[in-house]
Amino acid sequence: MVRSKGQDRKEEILEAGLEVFAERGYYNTTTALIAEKAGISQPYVFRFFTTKEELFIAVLNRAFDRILQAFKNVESSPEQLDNDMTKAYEELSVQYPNEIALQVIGIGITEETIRTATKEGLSRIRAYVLEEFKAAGIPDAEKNATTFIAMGMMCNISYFLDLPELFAFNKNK
Amino acid sequence: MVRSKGQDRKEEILEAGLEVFAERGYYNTTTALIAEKAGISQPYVFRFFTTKEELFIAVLNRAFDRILQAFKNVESSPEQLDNDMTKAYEELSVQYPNEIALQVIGIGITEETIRTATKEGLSRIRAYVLEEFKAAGIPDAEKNATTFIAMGMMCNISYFLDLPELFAFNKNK
DNA sequence: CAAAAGTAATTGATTAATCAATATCTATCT
DNA sequence: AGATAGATATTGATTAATCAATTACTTTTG
Repeated sequence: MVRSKGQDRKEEILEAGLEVFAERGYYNTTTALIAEKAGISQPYVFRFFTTKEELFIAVLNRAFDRILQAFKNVESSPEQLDNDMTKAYEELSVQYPNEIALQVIGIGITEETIRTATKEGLSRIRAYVLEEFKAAGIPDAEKNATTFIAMGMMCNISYFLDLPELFAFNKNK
Repeated sequence: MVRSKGQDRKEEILEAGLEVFAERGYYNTTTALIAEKAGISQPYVFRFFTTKEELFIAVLNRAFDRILQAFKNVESSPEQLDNDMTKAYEELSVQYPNEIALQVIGIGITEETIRTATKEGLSRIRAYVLEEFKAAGIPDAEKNATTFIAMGMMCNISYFLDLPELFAFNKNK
């Protein structure tokens, strides 16, 4: 088996960071905890990321990338698009729970660089959804995209807080 | 002018806390900053609240109370209810920007006691909205309440992040 | 003067980030 | 193959700052 070096190690730190940040939030996550999960020493984290903040942003961007990719993987007919995308959103918390958690966590962080990254990530997702809705000829695409994103975020928050009543669509299931 | 004592001082700390927490988030707010804004010394805060966490929860609960009260103040006919409530929600970020900010901030905090308070606050709001919708005979009250809350939260997040495009209903205004 | 209101000074814990050192490879030369 | 050297990977020890919370003291007021 190929042993990990350089870039691989960086990947490991990013994955470990995703898990720990998702569970404990930004401020309650220490670089030591991430290092431990990655199986390396705490100072070594700083060989790959100059600050904890920079590491978090890298992790957050990956999370947004993955979520967006999940949407892009939805193959659907124009008539079914809204339905299929909604389904994809609801499945996210199963397939990418940590990425969803990170997205929610990012919203509440006041550090300016992190806030900027969060805004960009959310913008990207909204832009993609809107574009798809328009391409599918969905009427009132703007309004529908807004509703779609609103439902998605509420679904995420409901999952993250473990407050199922907030998102009460699985009622009839 | 009547000088503040006891309970008044506590109120001052709660108000100062609201402002500072809303601007800086939970973790970046120090008890010293709150004390400064309240015009007292840092240790004196602990005469009124045994921990910073307890103080935050008190501030958060007040914020939820005020938001709920704003809804309760909406006088409306059954036919107009959804419309009027939506309007009330949109006005919240003007009347109660700090309370809204706090609500958003609360979502991302992992401390268990704070998370519990956040969940309870959101539950209270949802329960009230649902009850009102039902009382007004709005069909599909559950579903409508969910949509209503989702839109409201998105509106809040959009305001808190200063990302207006997210909530694109004021487009035609 | 005694209680209430308040503060200055300090502590103890935490933790991001730095630094200096060591271990582990990889390649080259003999 | 075995010695040698340079680079790359990795760590232990430490630091410097921050901050919630405590303690012991002072001021105000009725």
